[in-house]
Formats: sequence, C-alpha cells, structure tokens
Amino acid sequence: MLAEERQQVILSMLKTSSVVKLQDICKKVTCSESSVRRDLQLLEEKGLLIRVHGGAKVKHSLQRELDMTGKSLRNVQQKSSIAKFAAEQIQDEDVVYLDAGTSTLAMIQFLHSGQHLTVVTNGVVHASALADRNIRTILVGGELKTTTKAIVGIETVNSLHHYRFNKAFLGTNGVHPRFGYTTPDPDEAAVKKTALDQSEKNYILADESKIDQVSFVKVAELAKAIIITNRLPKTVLDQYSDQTTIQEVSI
Amino acid sequence: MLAEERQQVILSMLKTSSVVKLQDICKKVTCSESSVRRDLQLLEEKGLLIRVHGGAKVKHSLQRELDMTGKSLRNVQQKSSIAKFAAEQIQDEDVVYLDAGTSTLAMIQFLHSGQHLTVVTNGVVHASALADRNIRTILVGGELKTTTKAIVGIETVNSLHHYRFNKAFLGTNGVHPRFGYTTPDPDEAAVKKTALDQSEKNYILADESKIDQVSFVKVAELAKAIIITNRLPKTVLDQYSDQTTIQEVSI
DNA sequence: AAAAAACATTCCAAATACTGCAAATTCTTA
DNA sequence: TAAGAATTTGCAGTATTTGGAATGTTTTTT
Repeated sequence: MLAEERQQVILSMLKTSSVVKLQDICKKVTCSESSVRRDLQLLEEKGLLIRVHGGAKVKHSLQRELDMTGKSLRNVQQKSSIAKFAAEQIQDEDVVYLDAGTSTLAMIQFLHSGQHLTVVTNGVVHASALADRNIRTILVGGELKTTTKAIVGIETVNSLHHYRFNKAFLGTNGVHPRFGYTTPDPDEAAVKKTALDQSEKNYILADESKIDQVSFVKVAELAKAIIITNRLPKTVLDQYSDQTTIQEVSI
Repeated sequence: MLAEERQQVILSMLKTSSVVKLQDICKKVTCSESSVRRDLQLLEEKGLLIRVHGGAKVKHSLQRELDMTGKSLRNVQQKSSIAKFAAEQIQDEDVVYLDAGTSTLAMIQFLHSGQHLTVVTNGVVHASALADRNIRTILVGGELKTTTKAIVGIETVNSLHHYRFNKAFLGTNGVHPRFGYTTPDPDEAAVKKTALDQSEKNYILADESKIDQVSFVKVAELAKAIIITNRLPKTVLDQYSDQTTIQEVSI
C-alpha cells in the first residue's frame, strides 16, 4: 500500500472517531508500525492531526485551548466517549444550550441536522462547527474572550434570559463534594450559572481529572446538574452520589 | 497501446480510486514502467494529477481552484486594497462596527491590537479572526445563517441597539444611484440598516462589480455612507458624486 | 515507589522507486 | 524499402521508503 493511500486512510479514520490507535491503523493498512509512525509524523507536520501517546487525535480549531491537551490516547478517548454519551441524551426537537469549551465541542460531531435541534451556544468555534453541520444555531451576544473564544459578560447574561432550554451541557474545571462546580473565570462562571438557571435539565461533562478539584469561582451546587464522567473509584463515587446523579461512561 | 490511450486509462483509474500504483497501471496498459512514468510526468505538468512516490493521486478540487486564481487575482487585489484603505480610516480608541462578509473580513489583517479598538461584529469568522489578533471584540447575539456564518434576526437588531459606533464598515451586493444600497437577504438587510443608524460615520466597501447593481432588499440611501471602491469611469462617477462621497482606491 | 508493560525514537540494511540516458522498436515518409 | 523521426524500453546509478532491532520515555500495574 502506498504512503499516500495510508495517509488518506488515517485521515478518514479520524473523521469518524476523533481518536485512532496506532495498532488499529497498522491492522487496517497492513504495514509496519514504523511506517504508520512516519505517516503520523508527516500528517502532524502538515497540521492535519495531533499525535498522542498510542495514536493520534483530530485537530480542531480550539486546539490551542488548555483543556483538550490530553496527551495520551486514553485521555482523549475518555473525553470523546463522555461527549458521545452526552450527545445521546439529546432528543429530536430539543432546544439545547452548549457551553463553550472543548468537552462540549466534542459533542458536535455526534449531532446531526436530521434531529431538528436548536442549539444556543456562547462558543464561537462551536457555532461555526454547528453551522457546518447545518444545525440551527443561536449565538448569544457579548464580549469575546480572545483566549478561549467564548462569549462572556453582562450582555451575555442578559442575552441568555431571552431563552429557555430543555437541556444544557457545560464543562467545568472543578467538581467537588463540598464546593460544587467551579471555574477560574468570574465572567464565564456568571454565564454558566445563568445557563443552568434557564434550563430544565443540566449536564456537566467532566473527565476524571476534574473530579475532587476546586477552582476559583463557584458556578453551582452539585445538585444543580447531572455529572457525566468516566468510571470512578467507589470511595470517590460515594461522596457524590447522595448529592446528585452520576453517569459513568466506559471508554 | 498509444500514449494518448494510456493517459486516458490512467485518468479513468483515478476517477474511481483517488490513488493509483505505478505497477497497477503497468499491468493494465501492458507497457514498461518508463512509459508510464513519462505519462505521469506529462499529466502532472498539465495539472491533471499529482505524482506521489509509487504512483499518482487525484488533484483535489481545492488545489485545483488555487490554480484557477489567475483569473480572479485582479479581483482579490482589488478587494485587498479597498480593505486596506478602509482599515486606514480607523483611528486609535475607535469603536467600530464590522459587518459580516468577505470585504470586511479582508480589513482585519490591517488592524492591530496596539490601536486599542473595540470592534463589534455579526460575523462569526470575523470575531474569530479578531480574537486571534488580540483585538477587543464584541459579538452581537442572534441566529446564525449556516451559509454565510453571519448572525442575523430580530435578536441581532435588538442587540445592536445597545451600542453606538464611531465608524461602521459594511459590504453590499448592489450600489445604485436610484435604489441605493441593496442586498438579497431581508434579515441581513435589517441588521445592516440598524448598524448604519447606530454609527456616526458609515463606509460601504464595494468593488466595481457591485456598482450599478441592484439586489432584492434596500438597506439605505446612498447618502447614508461613504463608498470605498476602485477607480471608476468618469461617467459613472458623476451619477454618484452629487449624492455621496466616493473614495477611489487604486489597486 | 519500583517494576513491568506499552509506546516512541533513532538508526540501519534491504527493498523499492526514481532519474536520465542510450539502445531498440515502431511509425513516417520519400 | 530504407532512412529518419518519434516513441518505447531497459539499464545503471541515485534517492526514497520500508520493516526491524536497539535504546529511551511514558504509562500502567503491583
């Protein structure tokens, strides 16, 4: 099989799964690890994917952001399966709020225009991705944070009061039994808080690295949302399960 | 087998498989490697395929388009010089409205964070580009048009009423002495109209292809804005100059 | 916290592909 | 039919690609 061919296969694999294992590629293209590694290196240099320990992940436009810096395949897979599970909670005709951030961004690949959704978001990159998938999208107004490309501020909070959601999906930096959901930025916290208030049912996407962490600003009590995360140790789980529902997702 | 014939075969192989191996071609056309190599070389020179180690691959439509730029190069230069001139009208500390669209998008490369601007826009792509250049950006809220990635709708118009601009820069589809500025989409027109009302000084960016054109919905009278365009024939110019200011930009 | 396993990197020799050139073949034309 | 032109072919030397082994790193397990 030609190098060119292999590389096309790799890219097409990434289109449907957002992470690929090196071993899986080897099997699919029937050649040595060395060759696949070289291919990955080349494709990474071209900026078409990002290599991680054990394989490669897609490169999306928010790649700069600190959050998705998952360095290992396992880590990225976790995020991807959490996103998939979250996306599956959405039903036809739902009006959904999608918070800015990479965990929620990963959900978009699992949505499709046939579901007739309306998605409200404060993520510029999210909005763009949703438009690409032909999904009805509403962007809240406000000031753009240059680093995360999230829309925040008082204007945004006001903007959000115009809407009412069936379901809201948010990321967070910290989940803690005593301090609830927390994030470092006060402006973003205010937006998250408002979104939670405007929605019927709330989901927090948090991989295990966020559990038992505390950040600067409190967004809400644990009870305010259902937590979607990976399999946790039982001792940890017990601390949370009396306060809210935890949805464990296997990789 | 004739050379011409071989080349046809190669091209038809590429229609079904996106990459072909040199060896496979040899088998199919029953001739030596050297001949096939020469064929590939020729076809590559003609721009019909791209040679890769071990064979050839199809030329992607995007790459093909880039080759076609010979014709539209002039057009690009026009847009760029109009955009540059427009950007130069902006002064430090200005609060600027930037309408969605390609002509205004081209302005962003000429702005820099040292100017301490505040830019309000309804273009998602624009917002993203501005954030990349570290410029304070405010995005208006509203519904996203999936095709143009512009934010439009009643929400957007309301949103705009919260702001007041020193200068507004807009594109348009038609500029006409009698019918003024016109665009095809009523929603976009409403947004443009509001933006013009909220601004102290207005600029319309219109390359010569827009002059004397009329589209579906009227945005405003000519007098409402200064037109930035390329050098025009004097006869055309006269029709406009009594109604508004025209800024001619040389390419 | 150490040991084990899995993965990554670097280098090497074998295999494969590429280039230009000269010989052989085919096609023209007088 | 034979000379000349054009095309094709085979070849030698050069360059690229490939799979594997040895040597580091990171991640996972104990």
